[in-house]
Amino acid sequence: MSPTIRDVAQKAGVSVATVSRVVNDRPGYSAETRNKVLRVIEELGYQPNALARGLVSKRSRTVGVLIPNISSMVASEMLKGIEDAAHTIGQSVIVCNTDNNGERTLEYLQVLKEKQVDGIIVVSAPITPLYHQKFGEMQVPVVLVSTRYHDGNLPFVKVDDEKAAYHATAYLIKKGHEEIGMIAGSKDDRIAGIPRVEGYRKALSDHGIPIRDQYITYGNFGFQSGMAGLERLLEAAPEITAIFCASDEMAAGALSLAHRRGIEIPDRLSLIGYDDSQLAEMTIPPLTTLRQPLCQMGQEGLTMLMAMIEEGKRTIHSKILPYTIVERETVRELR
Amino acid sequence: MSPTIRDVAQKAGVSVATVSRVVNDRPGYSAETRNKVLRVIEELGYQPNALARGLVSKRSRTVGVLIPNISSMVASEMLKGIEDAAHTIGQSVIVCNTDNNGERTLEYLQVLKEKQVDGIIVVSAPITPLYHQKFGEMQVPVVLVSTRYHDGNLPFVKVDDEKAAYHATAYLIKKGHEEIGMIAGSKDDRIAGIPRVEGYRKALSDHGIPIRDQYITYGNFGFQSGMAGLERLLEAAPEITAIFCASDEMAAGALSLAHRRGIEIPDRLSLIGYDDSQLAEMTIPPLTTLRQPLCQMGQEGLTMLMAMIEEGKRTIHSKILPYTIVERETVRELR
DNA sequence: CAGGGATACGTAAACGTTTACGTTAGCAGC
DNA sequence: GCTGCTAACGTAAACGTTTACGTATCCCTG
Repeated sequence: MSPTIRDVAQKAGVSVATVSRVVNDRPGYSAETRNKVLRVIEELGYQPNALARGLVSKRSRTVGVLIPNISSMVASEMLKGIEDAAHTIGQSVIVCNTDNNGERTLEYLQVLKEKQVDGIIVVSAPITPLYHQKFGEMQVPVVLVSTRYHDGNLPFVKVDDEKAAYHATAYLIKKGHEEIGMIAGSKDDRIAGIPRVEGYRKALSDHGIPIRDQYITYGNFGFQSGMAGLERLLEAAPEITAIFCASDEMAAGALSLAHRRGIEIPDRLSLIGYDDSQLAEMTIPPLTTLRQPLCQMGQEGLTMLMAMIEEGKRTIHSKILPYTIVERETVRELR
Repeated sequence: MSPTIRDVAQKAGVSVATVSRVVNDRPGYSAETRNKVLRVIEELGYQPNALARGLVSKRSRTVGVLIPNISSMVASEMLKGIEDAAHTIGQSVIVCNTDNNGERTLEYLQVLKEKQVDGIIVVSAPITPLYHQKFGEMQVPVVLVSTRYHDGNLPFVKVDDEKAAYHATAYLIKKGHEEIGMIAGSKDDRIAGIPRVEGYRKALSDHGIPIRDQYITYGNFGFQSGMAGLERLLEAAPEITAIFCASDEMAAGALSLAHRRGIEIPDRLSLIGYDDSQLAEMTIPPLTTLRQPLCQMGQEGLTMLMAMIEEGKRTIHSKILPYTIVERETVRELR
């Protein structure tokens, strides 16, 4: 068996309280005993038992992260940011791949409660009232990353999707495009779906460009749906000269289909993506895209969570992070 | 405060032992009391405290996963497999992004020990003797996924890299190629580097094709290094008609550079990748590649770990999983 | 009807910490 | 020399479980 605090105390000739004090460096011992205890700890290779610690201190030094798909390029980047920030302040993270499954999410919530996590971060998944209620019952701080909850207040960190989408299509307009299509995300996604087409619409109308319904098509943010989206757009509106894609993956799909159809990018068709995931620099040609600071979003999320935990607050100010456009080679200037 | 087992016991008019028995359904109570207890649990919304449970049962129902980079496409796929298998048997997973940093890895090992994890999986990272020693001291089951330890025995699950690489280049040969280059991984990587070039070499010599050093170049499995690799190969051996890339990402890099240089794939140059990560179907053209069952590797890894935990064994038989070649569009048949 | 063996519980110790509280010794101040 | 204060500890309760052990009841058997 591993040595316990009692073993250390006995061997050092002090009480367990004293050992605890030096381990947590809390005052109440002389330099001499401190050294003695430290030496014994070294000798025995003593490591405190986090379960026992957590039991009495009511702090497990662990947070839970709910995430729809760990292996998604964009989600995993945020997870990385969370993990990184967590590590630097000595917290561990339990990952929960919800698969966008409500039942599974509820199971995870239960597990996280039982494991006494100090807080929960949910990444890029829609929040239902049921979850919200559970959060309340659990009495545990929650922060949302790349998502938000409209019917109540849960602190979140994200970029302003509508503004970002506005900016992306305005960029296309500035480059001289007027026949601008959009391959949007899910039609009923209130986070990354609707706001982005809203931004697109507003940019067009602000610049006096008519909005045509047949210029917009919907996908599910995935590669295949990007291919299908371009296919539909080509059919419905061949006059389009540029497309705003609501995700890099869909843009990559569009790129693939364009290649298959012999459509040259950016010469005949310009494309701008969204996210700036790893994929963006790997496409042919490299994808111009609207960058979300994914990793940073994760870090900020964890930082906010810790602030809530330390201050014992049920909420905290949300954070809107800045986006940028990274220009690569898929949009061409129309003269 | 959340209700404890004592609250339940009191309200149900039984002892804590009985409540514990019904919660863990262990024999020793009548159907009647069982119902009464269950009802009270429901009423109070009682959830057992996993810390207290773990403290006495010596099982935290949590495993740790050490992984060099969570956001890597191939690693995250394996992580997903692990998480999935873990969830189905009620284990949680703590992720540790080591960044391939030795010091950081050691820190994580310490944390995992303190958190009393039931086991550890290390994914796709080289194992040093120091780690091996730590594992021994920690007295905790360990399994390796997509890596192995040559100087001692730690159970692992992976594909046979050398055989797979052999197969991939033999595939190229079967397609009529003879001038076959390789963009390899790191020169000093004993897991995914050296074996794959060994397989490549053996395939060539088995088929009576001379091995030329200038046909092999080394990268780091990343996109950029794939570009650079092809650039060097083009310079050193322009007569090459096919290339075996030790990762999909490097293949994608090669694809990009080829496009930039006006080299048509697969018409003038065939390419085969390794991994079959998400990327493979997103390239232009879609990448023919050697598929590793990444997700399954993670699942098997966790299953093996649990077997060790349950049987209290320090080791177990390793597993070699089958690969397959998935044919897409980057290899052309030479007549 | 004595004896034995289930069955259905309850009691209390144990897990490894933290921490409130008590105790002792030393010393300053008067 | 007494009071009071502080530093440096030690004692023991508490955290929420599991589980070994004890006990009372009931029933069966001969």
